[in-house]
Amino acid sequence: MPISVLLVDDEPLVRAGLRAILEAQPDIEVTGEAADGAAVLPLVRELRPDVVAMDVRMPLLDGIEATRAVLRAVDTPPKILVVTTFENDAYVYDALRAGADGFLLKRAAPADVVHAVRLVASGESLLFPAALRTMAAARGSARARAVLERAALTAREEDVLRLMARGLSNAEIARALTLGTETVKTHVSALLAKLGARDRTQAVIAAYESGFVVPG
Amino acid sequence: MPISVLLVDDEPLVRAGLRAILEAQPDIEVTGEAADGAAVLPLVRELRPDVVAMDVRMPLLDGIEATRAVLRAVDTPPKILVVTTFENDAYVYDALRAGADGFLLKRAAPADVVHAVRLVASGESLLFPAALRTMAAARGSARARAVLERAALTAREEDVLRLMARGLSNAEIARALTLGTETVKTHVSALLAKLGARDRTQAVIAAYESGFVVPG
DNA sequence: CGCCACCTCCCCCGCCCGGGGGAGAAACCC
DNA sequence: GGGTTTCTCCCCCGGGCGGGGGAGGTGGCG
Repeated sequence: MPISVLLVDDEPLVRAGLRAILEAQPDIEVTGEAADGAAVLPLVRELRPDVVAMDVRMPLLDGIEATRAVLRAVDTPPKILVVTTFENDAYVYDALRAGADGFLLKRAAPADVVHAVRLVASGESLLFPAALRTMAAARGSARARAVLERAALTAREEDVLRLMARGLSNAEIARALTLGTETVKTHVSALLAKLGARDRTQAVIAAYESGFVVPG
Repeated sequence: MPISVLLVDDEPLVRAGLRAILEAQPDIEVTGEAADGAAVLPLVRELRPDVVAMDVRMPLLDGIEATRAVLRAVDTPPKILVVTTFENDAYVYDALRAGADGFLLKRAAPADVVHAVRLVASGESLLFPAALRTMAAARGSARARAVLERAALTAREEDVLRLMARGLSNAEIARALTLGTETVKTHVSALLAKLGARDRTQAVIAAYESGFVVPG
């Protein structure tokens, strides 16, 4: 069974480009298109796609709200791959926070697009954003580090991530930094959102994969 | 304030050796000694040491039971560093399971002994066994890998660790391996005990630090 | 043949974790 | 001065996680 994909973007050109790239793959099938966020939910219900490739900035309903709507309303929701133009688009992190499974830059190479779709379809994306994996794979740890800079962690968040990556619990981090546990939780939540991680384990993986912490 | 250490070993020779090594450090102070496990709890109550260096195999009460007793009976327990002769002493894992903070080989170099004491005293040990860190630091990833072989993971446990180190939850691992979630939990528990990890985050860190998984 | 390690699944239970809110204080920048 | 960001702490709440048991079925090894 091929991977069925629904394309959502207000620019026909982008839709055509994605369609061309994806349809060239024998195991991927584009089953529908939408030009704005409001059309997504009905189409998802009708077509039951495996993956939705969704633009963030769109008329009527943006990608974040559309993601939220789909995840809230559908029982077995499709994987959602957020598509964006800008590398450090703040909306992307909102989308990941809303439940999206990965994100993809519009300027990405065709092979990366295909790879990202297969990744989220396999459920593997649950890891953390595919783009982060891709970046980490392309390291040049200068580039890898750029991933985290892109995530724009605050100084305090970096402190917390560093300790988290050494295996400390929230309470232990609080003791180490002489903070309240609630404060640590706040920083941890911010970290998870920025890194696109679901839990602290994924955040630690991101820290290693991006070169933020180095083994040994 | 120097780090106060209580030495527990049935062999006077070992105690003397540890004392010589540790007392040579300006920031470490040996405040007491015990020759068997039964004497540990009273001494801990009296001396309130920062660290207990404890042999596993001892008369009257072994290191595992002594560890349990101290952790159960004392409000702010000392850090417990398990000392052992054999590299793959099964009792060590029982001790870690019982709540010990790290372990140390008797044949370790003096510098490593000092390092281990400082590590557990700083609370850093909460990570996973200091020996694992030391080994990983000394990598030669052939040696690093040997750490995990020493942990003697079963084939299934390696499967689980590999997926855990990619950020999957227990339920997702179960789906990926077509297992029940309860089964996965069993394997995860075994992994944590063998690696001396407290939770899956520490297990993933151990996987990276030992070279079991490699970034990129 | 019996023993043992491994794999599989089940129960109960307490706790930490992470989500979703809100809120005050300080520093910064325009 | 007003707005923004950051850092700090608080509440409630559900769910995943990990500990502690038990148990059956398999295969290898002596």
